[in-house]
Amino acid sequence: MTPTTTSADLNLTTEKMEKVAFILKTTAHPTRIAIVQLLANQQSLSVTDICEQLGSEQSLTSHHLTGMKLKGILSSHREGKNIFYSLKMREVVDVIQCLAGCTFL
Amino acid sequence: MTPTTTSADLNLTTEKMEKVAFILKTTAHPTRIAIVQLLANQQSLSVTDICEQLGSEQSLTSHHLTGMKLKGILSSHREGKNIFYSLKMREVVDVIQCLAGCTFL
DNA sequence: TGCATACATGAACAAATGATCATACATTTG
DNA sequence: CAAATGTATGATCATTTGTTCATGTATGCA
Repeated sequence: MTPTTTSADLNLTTEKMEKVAFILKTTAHPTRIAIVQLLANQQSLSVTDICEQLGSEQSLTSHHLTGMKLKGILSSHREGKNIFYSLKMREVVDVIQCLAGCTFL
Repeated sequence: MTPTTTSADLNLTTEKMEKVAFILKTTAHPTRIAIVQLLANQQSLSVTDICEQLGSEQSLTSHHLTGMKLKGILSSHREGKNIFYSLKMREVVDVIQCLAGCTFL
């Protein structure tokens, strides 16, 4: 027989919990969520593009971007003077989507 | 025609991004993920239960619990000497599930 | 009423994160 | 090669978060 509950059982090892926490922490910031949002819709964007679309400062934005890349959420490649970032771990989109759907937020 | 992409478009207001970030931040800790995990499977547990199952200290655990309650993720009720916590925002289970499913983690 | 159990709370400190600024590095163009 | 553009980096400081410890409060029971 099939289960009737909405959410399946959750049984993670300590290591997995740490990794999940790590990703959540990396995502948990308004600017970084905004970045994921942009890249969810646009395949790849240069740092300048991102700064313009978010109205955010170059340096701070760069810090966020390199951090997210370091942690495996984004990837990047250079094209001339520009560096284009794109979403590597697309699952974070679903994570955000999931909470964004909450009516009470 | 139906979309062929896996993840739908993501367009959140600044306020919503802040709220999502807030919840992610509140969830992003191994112990707190462990607590959510327990409560995803057990409806409600006393602080003592949780401490025993996690092998965590009373005071620290209590801090985590009251924090998560304050931020709307958990709820609690007293029953005699015990205080039972349960999951209020079940969406966080899906959030964790979502990342836990990543093969690369 | 007094003691034991179950939790919460607050102070104090350590560690992690976020922001800002100045500057360095890479690439293209003149 | 010099200047301009695009991006990264490192130092510094402020803020937030995590942890510990001591103590407080509520409930039940002898």
